[in-house]
Amino acid sequence: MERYNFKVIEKKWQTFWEKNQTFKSSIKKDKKKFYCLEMFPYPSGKIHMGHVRNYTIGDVLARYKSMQGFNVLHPMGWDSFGMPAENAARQNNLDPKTWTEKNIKTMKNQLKQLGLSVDWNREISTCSDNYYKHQQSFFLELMDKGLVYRKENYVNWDPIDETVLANEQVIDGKGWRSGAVVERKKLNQWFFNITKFSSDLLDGLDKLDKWPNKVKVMQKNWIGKSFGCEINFNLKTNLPVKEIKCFTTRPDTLFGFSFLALSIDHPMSKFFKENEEFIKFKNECAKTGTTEESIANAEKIGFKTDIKAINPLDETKQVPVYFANFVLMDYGFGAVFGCPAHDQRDLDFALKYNLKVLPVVCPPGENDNFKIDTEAYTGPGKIFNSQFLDGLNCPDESILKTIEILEKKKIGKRQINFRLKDWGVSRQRYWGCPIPVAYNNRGEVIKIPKEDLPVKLPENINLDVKGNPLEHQKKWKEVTLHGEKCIRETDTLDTFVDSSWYFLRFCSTENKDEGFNLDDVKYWMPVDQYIGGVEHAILHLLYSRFFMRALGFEKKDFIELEPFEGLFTQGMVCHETYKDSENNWLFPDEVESKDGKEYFKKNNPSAKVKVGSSESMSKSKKNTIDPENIIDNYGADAVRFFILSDSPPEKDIQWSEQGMISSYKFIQKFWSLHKMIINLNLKDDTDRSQEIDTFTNQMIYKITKSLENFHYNVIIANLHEIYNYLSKNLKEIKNKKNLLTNYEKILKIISPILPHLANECLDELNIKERDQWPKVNERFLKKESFNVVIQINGKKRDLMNFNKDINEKDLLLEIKNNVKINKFLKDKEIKKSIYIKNKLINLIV
RNA sequence: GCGGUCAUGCUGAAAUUGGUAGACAGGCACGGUUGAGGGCCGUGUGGACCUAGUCCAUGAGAGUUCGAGUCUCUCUGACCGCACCA
Repeated sequence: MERYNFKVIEKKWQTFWEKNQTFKSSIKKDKKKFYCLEMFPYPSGKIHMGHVRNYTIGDVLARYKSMQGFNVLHPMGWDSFGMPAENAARQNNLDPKTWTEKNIKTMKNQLKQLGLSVDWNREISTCSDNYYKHQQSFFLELMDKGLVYRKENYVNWDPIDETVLANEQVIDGKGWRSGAVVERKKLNQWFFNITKFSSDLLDGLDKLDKWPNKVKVMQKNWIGKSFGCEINFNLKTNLPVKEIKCFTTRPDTLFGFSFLALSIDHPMSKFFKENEEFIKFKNECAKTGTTEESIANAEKIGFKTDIKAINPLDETKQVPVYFANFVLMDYGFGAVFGCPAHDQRDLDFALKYNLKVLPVVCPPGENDNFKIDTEAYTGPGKIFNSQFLDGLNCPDESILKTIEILEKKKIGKRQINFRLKDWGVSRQRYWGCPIPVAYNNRGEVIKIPKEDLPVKLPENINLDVKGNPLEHQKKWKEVTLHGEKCIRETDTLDTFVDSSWYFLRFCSTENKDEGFNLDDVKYWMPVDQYIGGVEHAILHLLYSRFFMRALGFEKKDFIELEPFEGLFTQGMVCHETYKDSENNWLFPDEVESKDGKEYFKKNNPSAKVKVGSSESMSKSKKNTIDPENIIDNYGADAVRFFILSDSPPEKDIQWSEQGMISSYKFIQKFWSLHKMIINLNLKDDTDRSQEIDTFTNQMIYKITKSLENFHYNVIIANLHEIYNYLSKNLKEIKNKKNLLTNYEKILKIISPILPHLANECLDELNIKERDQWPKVNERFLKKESFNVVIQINGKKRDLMNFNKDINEKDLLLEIKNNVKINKFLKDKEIKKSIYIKNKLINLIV
């Protein structure tokens, strides 16, 4: 039997697609479009299994939609700016550009070997000046709209990478790349005013009904809307400041006010900067670890000032003002009013410093003697101990009523606060998009004129310097603008800016003058299905949503502001981990096992290997499988088949050599079956049985449905069923024409998953129209008889075959003749029967 | 601490969305083919018992229903996200 030579056949079809420009996309106004996009890769060197999974999922969808008659846009590009290139270049003494371009070449080749239906004519790379010149132009546009600003700010400083990190890039107090403990530093930074759209970004989530709920919840929490009010507290002090503003969600507990706490960075702190005790306190605060968790769990400590704050609702009451380590400067006003009875954090603080704890919310079932011990009460109740607020229902009535009173007295006003902070986009790095501004000798910001764009990165520069290498480019920095000598901005843009609009660029890659043209994006956008890892749930996806709003801001004629209509987040690819006796990680191919129980180092049966838990593939744990080797050994179709099998795409998948081999075997088995089918010596005009038509149409129905819901693992099971059915029933099939008609449809429905194999088989059948999705013929789905479940008191007792739509009376008569059922019925009276046509009858006795 | 998701054989998982639980695969066992191994083919594989059959089984417990893996509540456990957010 001839083996399936995947090396020859896969190459053949990949060449065919390329030659015929099969996946080239263009606007066709008469056709419905489908924009299928997978998160573009960072060109780190080689593709990994995560890419294989991501792009296979997307490719199956793109091929299916295209066969369904959609005009599909399925592009690919490279997120090619960023620190790894700079680090690698420094290590190997070469140019980041060279390194990056080499990686892109390798990875593009690898992706092509997967047989992806990508329109490579639209390939983009964010580090190319063809791309980033438009980004610079957008930056200036946003500046004109007042959505970009510069301010001095505390930043997360990564001492190893010597760069600023966004909050999101700080994980457990450490830099996401370097792992170094992050420090605080004050720097002049460029910001995007994302908070201008806080409310809109939040509201927009409701419309995204094709997004996973998980992602929407994460974004919602990240934006962090809370309703409350700001309150002015008058101070009793000799200092020149007589008033402090606080934000609170619980103004109704104002009578329980027993201290006011300020952030150590609060403007008030300038009056204490000479105070030795205060300096000591500040140092004490700095000692608690920097990880989020240790900060959150750190003991609450405070520095008592001699300032007093006056309760705005009862001016006879004064409380002390503290600086405290738990107050954040960048939320609210950097000041909180403390009500220990109804906030656990305030209570901890009050107990430590012996402050008054006065309950003002009385829980249901308690009376005026209600006291707080060591647990704050945050539940509902009635307001008491609060003069004119007494008796209000808490929280619904009390909060609104109190705000009303505060507003009337002009002490405060209702306010909505967001947790979201503006997006700091400055990076002190070389390998990024230059920010298109300069400074004159008075330090004023001068925009680079549009006609001078792009501001190109200098190439082949010395990277072996401390800090930002661009700082050392004296010649590059000098520029004359409006007749004045200026110095260029040396900060580059966060790479998340690059990926915030690339999906727009894909619509108009030919346009040299603008980032996109409106007609193109009006046709292609929004992305119908976006597919990628859940790790981008907040950053990239939120920034992209912001960028659309920023671009459309103050524009009359723009497109729908949500960039991604559908979102799918796929799971990770996992593998067991291995360690030798010295606890060094080992690659899977350094390990072998005879019995699957005990593992040894390869060719060294005395060196035992410890098998660890299965974890997401990562270089550091060496539990990686190189896709290139796998494709080389088993072929692209087998890899596609395996990566989709077993686990649903949204869940983690376990890599297994065993599973990979059996996928490979499936391809081989299918090929032998194919050869048998085409060589069958049968007549065309005899014995046409409808059984195979029914089977085929059921499969078309099932697979179409599963494709719509990303139930790709179920489709793989269906493919097994198809093979099993055909190989078992081939002998009984007598009519060749009928067989081939059905077989052709089967090949078409498997082609999104196994494109090379299916196309080759179809080609051998001499079928030239291979890109039409077969329609379900309802006629063959209609069954003449059904197996009806017979239940007695809700328990299944038998299955009986009845004609379609048999009425209940006739059915009951038939049941009476069933010995098995009669045994249960005996002489009992049937009290009630529930009959679901063609499905089930339940008899209650 | 707050928020979310999930829990089904030895394993990965199906289940037409309230109607036959365990599709399909992996693993394992036995048999066949083979000089042997691998490969290939076949059979079996949730548990218990009085084994032609019956009963019990979807983390635990309750509830709604003629009927619950699926809906509701309580609990337990696992995973993920956020984390002093006033």
